[in-house]
Amino acid sequence: MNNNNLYTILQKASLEALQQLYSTTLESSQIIFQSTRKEFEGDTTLVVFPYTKLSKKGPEQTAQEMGDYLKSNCAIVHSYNVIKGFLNIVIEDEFWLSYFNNISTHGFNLRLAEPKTIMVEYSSPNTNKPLHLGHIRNNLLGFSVSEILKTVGHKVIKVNLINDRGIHICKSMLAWQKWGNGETPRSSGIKGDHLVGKYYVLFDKEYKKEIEALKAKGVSDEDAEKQAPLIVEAQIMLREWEEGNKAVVDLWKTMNGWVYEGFDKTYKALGVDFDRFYYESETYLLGKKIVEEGLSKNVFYKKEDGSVWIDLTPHGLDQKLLLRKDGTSVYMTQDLGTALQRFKEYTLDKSIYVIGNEQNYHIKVLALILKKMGYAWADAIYHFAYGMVDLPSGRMKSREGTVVDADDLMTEMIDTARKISKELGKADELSDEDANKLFKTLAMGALKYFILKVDPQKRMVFNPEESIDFNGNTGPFIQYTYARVRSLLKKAALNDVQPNAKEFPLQLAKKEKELIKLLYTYPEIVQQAAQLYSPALVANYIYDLTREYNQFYQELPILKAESAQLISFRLLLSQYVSETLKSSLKLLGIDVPERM
RNA sequence: GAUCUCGUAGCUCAGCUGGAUAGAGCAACUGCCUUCUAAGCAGUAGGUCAUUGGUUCGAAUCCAAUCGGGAUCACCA
Repeated sequence: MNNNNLYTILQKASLEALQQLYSTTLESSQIIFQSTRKEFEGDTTLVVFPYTKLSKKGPEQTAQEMGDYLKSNCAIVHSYNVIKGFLNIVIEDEFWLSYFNNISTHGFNLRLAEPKTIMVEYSSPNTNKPLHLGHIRNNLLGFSVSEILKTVGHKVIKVNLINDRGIHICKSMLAWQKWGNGETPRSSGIKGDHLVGKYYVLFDKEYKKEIEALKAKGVSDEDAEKQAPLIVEAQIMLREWEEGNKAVVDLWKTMNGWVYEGFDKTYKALGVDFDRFYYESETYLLGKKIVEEGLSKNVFYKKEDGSVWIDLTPHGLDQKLLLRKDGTSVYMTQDLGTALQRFKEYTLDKSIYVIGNEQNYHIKVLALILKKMGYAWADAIYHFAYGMVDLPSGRMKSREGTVVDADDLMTEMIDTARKISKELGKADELSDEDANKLFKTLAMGALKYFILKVDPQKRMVFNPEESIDFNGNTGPFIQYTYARVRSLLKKAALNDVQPNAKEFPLQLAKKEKELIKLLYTYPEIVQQAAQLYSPALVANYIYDLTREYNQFYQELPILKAESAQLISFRLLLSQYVSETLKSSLKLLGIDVPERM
């Protein structure tokens, strides 16, 4: 950060100490401070075990000597204590107060030195069924990571790659054509994406029947799956689509239109947005061109039946299909095309794919193929692989009807928020409009926090039986804390009491200091979250800050503190906490209520 | 079969670039609203950090093996 950073100052002084006391020179990276455990006195701790070899003395004595040196030679060190090999350092209150004062004049500096241009692809739905809880995790992570990257100064382009073509899309189209009787979202009152999803499920059901019928006639499992009339028809439809058959293309446009209308509503409810949409129907041809190019460069090869492959066995991987024998494109073909498209349009330092870790292999192969094709930008591709959302019984399975639908879940969350708020009498004085807005804010806060507080890389479990909590380590707990501060500040303003940055207490109470220390680490946390692509780090920080503030609120009087000076100081501290809560929650896409 | 991943309290998760007696929340039990919003605060109870070995002054954290869960390796996406 800068020379005034606490750790930079302490590192420098510690290096001096080692030099003066033991005539040894170390790198500053070898001096690492950690936070002092709660049960000991101190603001930061230096573990001196690594230096005992240099001092040729025991850990206690080494710590003692270094503590002495720091106390007499480093102005911000107030005192120290030694427990075994741990040197606990107490920093002067003046340091914290001067930092506190700095917030009012300069605010928080979250920006990194080198801004980059970063594309974040997330959401990326198929247009054959509605979004479910897995997509929610994807959308929230993609959105939040984008916001975090933006806030540290990067230029971020949020993109959504719509998988709008392929055999799976033809399945729902075919089923609608056969059994739909012209049903539309308008005629049925069913949301567009759900309506199309209904026919996708219907296809699967009828297809299964056909397979069973064939098997009953003695056809093998494998052959039955290939010979069932429905799948054959779907394949014909896919070929017709790629050939541009007008009737098929018209139907495709109509049904996709319904899906987009539905998705728009879901995205709006989730509060996510995009700067640019890519459609695979527009990029798969580019993918086919890459395949041709790869053939001419001899990176790919053609089998006798006409299908195109790449041999990745020298890299410890398998052979991979790039084009079917009938010339239609597969998943990989499309992804090659969209990757190229992006780098044609933008100069990117990084291209992040927010995609589940079940596709680790696929993305690895994708990047490798592009690299072998000689595209230098292949190295800029980063797979942000997140874990699946499981049910207590295991994986969500659409065929078994265990999928948690995104729209349903959000509706249920809002109902829960309404119920709890009414029980607590929180909505009594609100207009219907304000109350509904509050329920939505709380519901989405609960849902988003629940998802984002978990380390993205890990799989997580969602239990539909127990709805998401509103107490404890939850979104509403944090929102409540925010609302309580806002209420304090409003009350103060009514009594003409102002938060004041001019006058400070001479000595900080423990809880006051803990809060300032937490505020001090905020920029560091956000930057780390940007580096590691981890909204969970921000969420965990928010929780710590909230808990600490609630303890402060409970232990110390604010509006009834003993002096006017103390009142305005604690009010200002409260205000900074609330501002930090608001802006950090924004990084998670969570809104705050002014009262609740 | 091969590769990758995970295993921390009854449940859901932190902690993992090695450091002090492993932390929260939920669930259970006990206190605190004539005082700034009790969606809060304080407390009790709950652990062989899957197991075994190794590296180290020091391992939940790093390495190896084993056991157990999950994923991937499709002319599906």
